[in-house]
Amino acid sequence: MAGRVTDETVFDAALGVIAEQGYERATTRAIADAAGINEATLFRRFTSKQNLLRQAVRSNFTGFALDLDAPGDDVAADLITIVSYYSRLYETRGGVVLTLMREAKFSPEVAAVLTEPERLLERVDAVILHHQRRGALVVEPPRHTFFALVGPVMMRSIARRVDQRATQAPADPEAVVRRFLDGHRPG
Amino acid sequence: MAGRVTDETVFDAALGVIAEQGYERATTRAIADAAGINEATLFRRFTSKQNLLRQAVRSNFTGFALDLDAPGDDVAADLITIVSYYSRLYETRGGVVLTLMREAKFSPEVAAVLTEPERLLERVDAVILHHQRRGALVVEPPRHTFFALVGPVMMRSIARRVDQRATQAPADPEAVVRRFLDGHRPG
DNA sequence: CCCTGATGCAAGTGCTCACTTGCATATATC
DNA sequence: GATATATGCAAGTGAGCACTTGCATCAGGG
Repeated sequence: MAGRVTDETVFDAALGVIAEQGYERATTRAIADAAGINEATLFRRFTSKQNLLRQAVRSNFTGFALDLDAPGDDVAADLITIVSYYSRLYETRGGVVLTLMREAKFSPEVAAVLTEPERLLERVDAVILHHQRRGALVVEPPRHTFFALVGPVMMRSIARRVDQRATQAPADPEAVVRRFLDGHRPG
Repeated sequence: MAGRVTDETVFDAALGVIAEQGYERATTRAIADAAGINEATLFRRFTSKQNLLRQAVRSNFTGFALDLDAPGDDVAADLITIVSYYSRLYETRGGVVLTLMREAKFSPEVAAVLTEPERLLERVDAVILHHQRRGALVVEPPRHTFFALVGPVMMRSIARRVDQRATQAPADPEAVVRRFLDGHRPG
C-alpha cells in the first residue's frame, strides 16, 4: 500500500465530486469511493459532510486574498487584479466555488461554509470608488461596475459547464478589462 | 367556498416555492400548502412533481419567444431586444428561471423541462454576426458579445437574490446596451 | 334528490441518504 | 513482540420525501 490516504486527497475528491454533482447530490458514499477510503472512515475522520466541506474549502481557498488595500494610480492594473481573482475563483478545482455559490442560496449548510472572506466586496467597491474620484473611471454605482466586469467572466464560466459543446477558454482578465475600459473612460 | 382552486393557482404556488427554495428542496407538501390544496389532490391532478413543473413552465414561459429572425439596420434595437428578453426571463415569477437554470446542470429532472426553446442561442449568435458583417460591431466571437451583454444582467439578478441587502433594481436593458456599444463600435 | 366525480384527511410504502456501530484486520509506536 | 490506534466491511438506524390508498365529505348535474 502507498501509505495512508491524506486529508488533502480526501479534500480533492470531495471538491471534485461536488463540482460535478453539486453538494446535495454528492453523496458521502461517492466521495469516499473517489478518495479510495471507506465511508465509515470518512465520518470518523471528518465528523460530518458539512465539516468535510468546510475543511476542504479552508484548505483550498484561503491565501486567495486580494491585495487591494492600497489602490494605485493604474486603473487597469487594479481592475485586472479584481477580474483575475474572480476568474481564478471560478475556474479552480473544477469550478467548485461557482457550484457552491449557486447552492448557497438554498442550502444554509453550504452558505455557512462560504462566508465571504474579509469583506471582499466592500474592498472591491472601495477600489472602484477610488479611481472614480481620481477621474479615471466613469462615475456610476461601484456595484454596477463590478457587475459589468465580473458578470461576463461568471457567465462564461457557467456557459462552459452547462453547454458541453462550448469549450471556450476561461476569460482573459486583461482582455475583459481592456474592453471594459474602452467604454468607461471619461471622454 | 370561493370555487375550485385553478391550475394556474397551483402553477403560481409551485413556481413561487421553487424560486425560493429550489426545485429539490421544494417539497410537494409545501407546494400543496401554498396553493391551498391537499398533497394527495396535487398528485391526483398533476401526476408527479416533475410533470407539475413541466406544465407550470409551459403555461408561464411560452410566447416568450424572441422576434429576431429578421435583424434590421439598428444594432441598438436588436441588442436591446436580446437583453430585454433575458432580463425578463430572469426577473419574472420570482426569478424561477434563473433558479431552474442553476439546478438544471445537476438535476436531469429539471434539465428535461428546460430544453431551450427553438435554438435561441444560435439565433442570438446570428443576429450578432449580422451586425458585425454590416460593420456596426467590433468583430469578435459572437458568444463573447453575448456574455458581455447578458453577463451583467445575470450577475445583477443573482446578486439581488443572494445578497439580501443589495436591493438593486433589475438591469435596464437600454442602459446595458448603450454602455456596451460605447465600447464596441468600430473606431 | 340522487349520483358522480373531485376533494380532504390520515396513514402508509418504499427509497435514498447522512451517520453509527461492532468486529476483524492492519499499522504504528515503544 | 505487545499494545494502542486507525481502517475496512457489513449491517443498521432514523429522517425526509415522492407518491399511494381507503374512506368520508361535498359540489354540481340530471
